Amino acid sequence: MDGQQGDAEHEALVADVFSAACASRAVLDHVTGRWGVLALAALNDGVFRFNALRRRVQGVSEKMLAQTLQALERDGFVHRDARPTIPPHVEYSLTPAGREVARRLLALIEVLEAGVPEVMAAQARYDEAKGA
Amino acid sequence: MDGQQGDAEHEALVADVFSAACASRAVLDHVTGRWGVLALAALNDGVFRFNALRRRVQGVSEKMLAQTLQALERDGFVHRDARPTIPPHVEYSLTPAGREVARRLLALIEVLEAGVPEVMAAQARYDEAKGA
DNA sequence: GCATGTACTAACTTTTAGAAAGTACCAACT
DNA sequence: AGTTGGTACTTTCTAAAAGTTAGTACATGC
Repeated sequence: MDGQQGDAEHEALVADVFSAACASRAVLDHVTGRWGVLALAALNDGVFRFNALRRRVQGVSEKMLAQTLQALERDGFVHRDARPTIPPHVEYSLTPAGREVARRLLALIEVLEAGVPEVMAAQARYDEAKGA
Repeated sequence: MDGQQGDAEHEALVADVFSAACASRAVLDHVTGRWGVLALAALNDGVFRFNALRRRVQGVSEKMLAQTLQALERDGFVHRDARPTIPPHVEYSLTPAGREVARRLLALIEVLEAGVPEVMAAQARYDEAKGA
């Protein structure tokens, strides 16, 4: 009883993130990857064009944003609407599945943002204990 | 009205993950990092020793697990209880803050695991459209 | 008395992320 | 008429992160 007591919740699942080879692991990596989280969170606020999204998600490079969006589009979380005009006009938005995921992500982000002061305090305590 | 419509939810927040320099960005990286997610999710099921956790989170290296746990402990999400015995006996568990975060993480993981078949289908569609 | 297990750390290699420049095309300004 | 700027990327190169392997300091079981 000192290890896992919540196995009842796991045995019903076909997909298991804890096994390295499972497809869900790759999906989790895309969604919770450094830029995946922020792209999905940003897109939850509406439809964005590539460079608008890049301005919103501060610090992301063009390469990583393109790569991230491609992975999320392939997974079916993001919809890419490209008008074949010149100059190119591309609009990114969430699919229903993407919206579902983004909701959970935002719930997480909210508790993390609210908890920042506590985290900073914990870090100070940790560093002091180590440094002393 | 084609951009952000949800600003009312943002303006009340002191911390903002979308700004690159914000401390919340670092916390988000620890929590949603490849191994951070899995470590927190695993620890939600109970108390684990280092190698037990390593067996649970398949694919993680000793180095990365140690590094991840240190970051999460510093942020105040994980509690490390080391008994000064030989051989060493160290128990890892979630703090109240960590439990709060793990709950949101598990909610996310559940929808992702449930959505794996849909994602696989979306990927197949995407690859066929590109390959053709 | 030698392998095994504990919880790591350190050195080294491979993979990935990031920075900068290139691409193709047109519109507007000079 | 030529330069600049803007769009959405891709490509190349380098810096940073992750992964691999070996080592530490003991103790217990065989």
